[in-house]
Amino acid sequence: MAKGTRTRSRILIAAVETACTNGFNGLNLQPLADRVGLTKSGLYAHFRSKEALQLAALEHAAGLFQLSVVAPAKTAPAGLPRLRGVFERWLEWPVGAGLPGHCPLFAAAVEFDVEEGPVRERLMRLFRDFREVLEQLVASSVRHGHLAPGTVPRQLVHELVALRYAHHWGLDFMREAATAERTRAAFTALIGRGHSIG
Amino acid sequence: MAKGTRTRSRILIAAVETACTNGFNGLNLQPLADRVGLTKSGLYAHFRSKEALQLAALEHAAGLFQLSVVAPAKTAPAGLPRLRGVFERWLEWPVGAGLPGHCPLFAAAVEFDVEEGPVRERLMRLFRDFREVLEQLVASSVRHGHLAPGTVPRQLVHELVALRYAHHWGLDFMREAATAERTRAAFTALIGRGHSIG
DNA sequence: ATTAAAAGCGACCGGTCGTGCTATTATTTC
DNA sequence: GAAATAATAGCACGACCGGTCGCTTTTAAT
Repeated sequence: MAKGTRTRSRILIAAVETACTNGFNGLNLQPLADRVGLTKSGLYAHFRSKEALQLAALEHAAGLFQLSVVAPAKTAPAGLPRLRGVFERWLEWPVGAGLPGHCPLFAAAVEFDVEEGPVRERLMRLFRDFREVLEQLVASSVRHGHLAPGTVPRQLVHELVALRYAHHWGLDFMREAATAERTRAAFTALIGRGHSIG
Repeated sequence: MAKGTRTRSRILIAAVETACTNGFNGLNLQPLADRVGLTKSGLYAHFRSKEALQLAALEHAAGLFQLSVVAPAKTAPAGLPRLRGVFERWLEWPVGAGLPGHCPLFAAAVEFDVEEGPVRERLMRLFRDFREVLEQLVASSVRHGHLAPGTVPRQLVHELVALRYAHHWGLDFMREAATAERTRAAFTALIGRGHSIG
């Protein structure tokens, strides 16, 4: 039982790439099967439903995210440098992970705004977990004296999420190259001011 | 030629409401026809293609947006109060306009990230126009001494867009009621600091 | 080498999609 | 009230959707 796992992996890679451009609801079986050189039913045998495929693809994307955004943070010194590193990699992780198009997770967040189900649930937990990571990085930065004491992590993280969203919008939808520097300028300004409100 | 215009209007209202929950690509003819009490082909006669329907719905949504976000600004005093009013109404305009679900324009921005065509083009122009409005409000606020001199309008507006996006995410996807106060706290902090960078 | 299971193929299901066409009904105009 | 025109219904099309079936080939364990 080795080949099955291998093709399954190939499917998941193609699925995440597809989700980057077409979304998770655009994860249609026929085109995806063509991409990996399978028949629709051959592909379908690996996942017993489209939802299962979406979930598996989401899980795979989450793994990539963890690998290319969170994991490398260990190398940077604790506190603000580490936070900055995570934020920086977060900004460009689709490129860094070799993914085409935009961030699949943000796209999915819009797709599943109203649609209920396990995919939405899983996605929400992913976001919550990453937000937790960010909040702890902020708290650590405060402890190291890199951020103003009295900073409310959740509030600052809310604004970091905001910046990431605007980055997504500016780069992927508006297609303005100047977006990157604006986002970075905003980040610099953000960590430079106090965060006792909230 | 009065009835045709009337039903066309009914269709557009239903279309925008549908787009709020299903997106502009989810603007399918059959369900929409059922909603307004028409046959699919009866509805189709009003718009000669789905794309035309999408465009008309987008235009109608833009009208609603203008009406419930930008237009009421005239009443507030020029400068920061007016900017604050627009931002505030922007935050909750889908509710204010009686629309169900989330902001249709933001949802569309993700749908048409990768999809080319006139709908995307029109949407991008809408965003650009509104950003222009925001930038002029910022510039006006600077002239009135309500914002630090040296503020770069485009930079501040980028951050306002960021806040609106995070607001969308927090309220509609994460479904956290606390989002509103975080967004407002961020706005307050934002206009309280200088914006000479960028 | 034999064999049982895993893996993939091809045809097909009911359903919905957007899009045409032709009739028929309502409405307006003269 | 008749003629002209607008509005809608009815029907059918080809394409695609997710999903199921039985069958054949390939793989891996014995």
